[in-house]
Amino acid sequence: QKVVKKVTKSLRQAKRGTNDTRTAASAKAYGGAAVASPWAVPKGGIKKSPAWQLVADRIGVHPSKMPPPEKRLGAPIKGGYPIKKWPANVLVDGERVFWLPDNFGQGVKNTGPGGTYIVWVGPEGRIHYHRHEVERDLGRPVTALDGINGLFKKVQAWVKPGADARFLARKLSRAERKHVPPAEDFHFAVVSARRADTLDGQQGVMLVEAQFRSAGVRPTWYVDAPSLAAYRALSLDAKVGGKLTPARNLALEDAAKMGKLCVQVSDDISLWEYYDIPKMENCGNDFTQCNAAVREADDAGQAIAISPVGAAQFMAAKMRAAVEPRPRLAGVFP
DNA sequence: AGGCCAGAATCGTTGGGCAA
DNA sequence: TTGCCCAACGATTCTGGCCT
Repeated sequence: QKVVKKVTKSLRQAKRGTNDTRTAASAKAYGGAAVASPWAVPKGGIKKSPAWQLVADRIGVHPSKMPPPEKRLGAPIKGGYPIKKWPANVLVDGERVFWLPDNFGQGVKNTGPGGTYIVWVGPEGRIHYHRHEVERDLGRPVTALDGINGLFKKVQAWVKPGADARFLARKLSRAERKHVPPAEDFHFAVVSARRADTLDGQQGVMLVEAQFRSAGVRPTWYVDAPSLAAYRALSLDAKVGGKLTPARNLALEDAAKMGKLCVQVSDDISLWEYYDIPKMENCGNDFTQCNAAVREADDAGQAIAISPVGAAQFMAAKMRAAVEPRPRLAGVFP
């Protein structure tokens, strides 16, 4: 839970940074200028500047342990203005808003009075202070599809490559491991409705898609008919599923036709995580025990971030390795 | 002590407005 | 036009009092 919160927070934080309020006195102490150009190196050097501090904070490292700019999430992903040519007062950010196109970079700039400001660096090196300016530069409105590669990077920072394999090796018995189905044995279905129309809704949808794609699979989106075009515009593999229950049934039928295991997931999951905790009996409506156990596991480093594919493989292996009567349905705690 | 709740405080986002 | 701040608002987190 803690980590999930961290993830959502970091998603939301992608554009945070402007509200570093300072008193007039500290502004004077810092340098005093009302405005600072992107090229003006702040007094005391860039490494002592508020922007440097903010970027380090956002990455979660000590300011002296700053990763190189090209390794930070704000760096242009493909094409874009070379980081070497970025203005001296604009640092590559450790975050990236979810709609930022690959050839844009996200930076943190020191303001004259000693604050910080999030800016976006266009492919020609132009500095933008607002989303609509990015859109003008781009010549069209952005969607969450523009930021999908940035989202991949973010997901991969949480679920490291090979995480699933290590997880299955560690947490399944030898007998159970024999029953781990390959990814293509699953039919992954996401039941969703009316989430692709607004930029806000798109964020969650694309995060779920990114989790799957990072694991090398593409889920099928079962959506409401009026939204079909909007989901497809996000490059999602979408079909009309109708209301919740018909959509769930359709997904089951589709999976059965293909002879695959059906996996259904919600459309707003930020992270799949396995907590290694003792089996709980009679939790009933009182979740205190469970929450305490989860906290303990988290603190002990026994909270394992995995992909939805890894989660499905784990459950399938557990079910198939069980003695008769074997379970036919498994799920994760939401 | 720990849980729960509500109100307070803080955080995060957005876009307008204004000064240089 | 560029650079900066801020109001406004919704969301989240904190806090303190009350209850078990």
